[in-house]
Amino acid sequence: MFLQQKRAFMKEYISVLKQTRMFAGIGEEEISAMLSCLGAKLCHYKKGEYVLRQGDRPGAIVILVRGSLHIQKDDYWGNRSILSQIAAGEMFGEAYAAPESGGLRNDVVAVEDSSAIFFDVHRVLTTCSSACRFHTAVVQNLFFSISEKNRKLVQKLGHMSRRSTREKLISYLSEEAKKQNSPYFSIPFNRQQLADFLSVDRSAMSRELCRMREEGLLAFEKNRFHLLNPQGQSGAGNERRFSG
Amino acid sequence: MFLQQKRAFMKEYISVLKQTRMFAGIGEEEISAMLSCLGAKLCHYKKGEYVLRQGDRPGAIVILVRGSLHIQKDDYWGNRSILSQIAAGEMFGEAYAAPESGGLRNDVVAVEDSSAIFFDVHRVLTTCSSACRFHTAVVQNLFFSISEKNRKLVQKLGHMSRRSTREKLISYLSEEAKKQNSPYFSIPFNRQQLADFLSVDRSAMSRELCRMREEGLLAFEKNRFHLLNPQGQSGAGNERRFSG
DNA sequence: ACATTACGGTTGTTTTTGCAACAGAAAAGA
DNA sequence: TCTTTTCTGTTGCAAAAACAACCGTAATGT
Repeated sequence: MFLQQKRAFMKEYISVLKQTRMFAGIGEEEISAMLSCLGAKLCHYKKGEYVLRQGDRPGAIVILVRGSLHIQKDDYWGNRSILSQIAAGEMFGEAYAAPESGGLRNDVVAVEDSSAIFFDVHRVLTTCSSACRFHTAVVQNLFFSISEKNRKLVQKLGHMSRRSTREKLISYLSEEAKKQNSPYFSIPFNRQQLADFLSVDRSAMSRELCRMREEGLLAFEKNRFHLLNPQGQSGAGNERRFSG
Repeated sequence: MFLQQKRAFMKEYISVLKQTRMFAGIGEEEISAMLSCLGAKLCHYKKGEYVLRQGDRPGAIVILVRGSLHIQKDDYWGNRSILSQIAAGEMFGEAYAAPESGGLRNDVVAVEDSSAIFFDVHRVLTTCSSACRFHTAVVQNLFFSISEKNRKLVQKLGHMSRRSTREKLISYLSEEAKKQNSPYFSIPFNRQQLADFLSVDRSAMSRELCRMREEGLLAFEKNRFHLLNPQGQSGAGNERRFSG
């Protein structure tokens, strides 16, 4: 009865699960049927409550289905910093799935009243016989999801490991041009967001961008950029690349 | 015959595979038996040859079994930078396993004559009926391996996203203290390596470390560090924390 | 239409960093 | 033991970045 109740409660959130990368391509019916197979447990948290603490070994992949969380960290002298915000539909904890990971190094705290579903790592990764046909799909999705995250992290690290603001900008903008397959592209940030993303000061970045424009390296307007060939085979760099 | 030959050639490298995280806990016999199930293909490269090019979608997880590779990237203006070196026994390509990953954003080049085994992503992630009992273990290993990578990336990013050298040091050293569960710990880097890891100049970092020592924040000798409580409840900071 | 806010650029000042070169101590090698 | 190399700290200087404050314009709201 208790179990039935829990499953019944979880039904409330299956529509959220359906939207996640982990359950991409799987219908609500199937998700519902898989929950027990994946060892799903629904937990509720009041605002301010700890979802996970430093040192915990949840052994679980967690999807937030209601509310929002902060992943935060305190340094040795007690200065707290918020590493990221988790919104409903997002996954966390998967980086600490490995038994050798040695426990969480962050705290996870509910910013508002929240609910999360914990999936047992072992049961997720050990595909059961044939009871749930979609288990394999979940494993694939999960793998793709985490590898996707990985890719983004490596890329960002590539930008951030550059010494100067200019080099960071070049690294980021080159990447973006490649991704959009054109020297003319738009970015998903405004100036402040881009500065935050690259961990530099906005005004210093703005100064550097303008310097690069003066040198004929690129042109931009708002969030649209144009990388130029500075050898300047055409004009001497005085032509207007954007005219409003 | 050709297939048999290929498998026979692969046998040469099974001892290498056995050492990898992907095949941890699996015997050479089993690995050998699984190769076809995982769609393994052995490829050889001459020094300087491209293993993968920007834009490729290998759809494979690759393990280097002989030689070494460079993962490198050229920016829009053609400046090349080497992102990492791959040694025998290491895995790559797994971050581009997802179909939506949009193709490799780097080049992979053989630094010396090399051999790599390609495992088909789809066949790895789709566990076959019961033909190979260890398939599930491989999937788990793979997942743990990538999640471990992920964890390290996030941590490093946490350090690197700090604005000043001091903050980077504080972030890194705090982390290390937590990991070793003591304010007194050693780090796996010498000064130059630490500077490279944090992407800062060695001499500037050295200067900052000494400044922090003067301020009573920490003590160190060689690669051993001691984080101190700067409120200074004991001495005024003049006591020798290390005495040779 | 007007006030308010968000955004991007500009500028001056201070601080930090990178760079380069050097020096002493420790480690490694002959 | 003596030499050579590696590692770390030090310093001066030039370049770069952070910081803070301000401005004009565009977007938004009333």
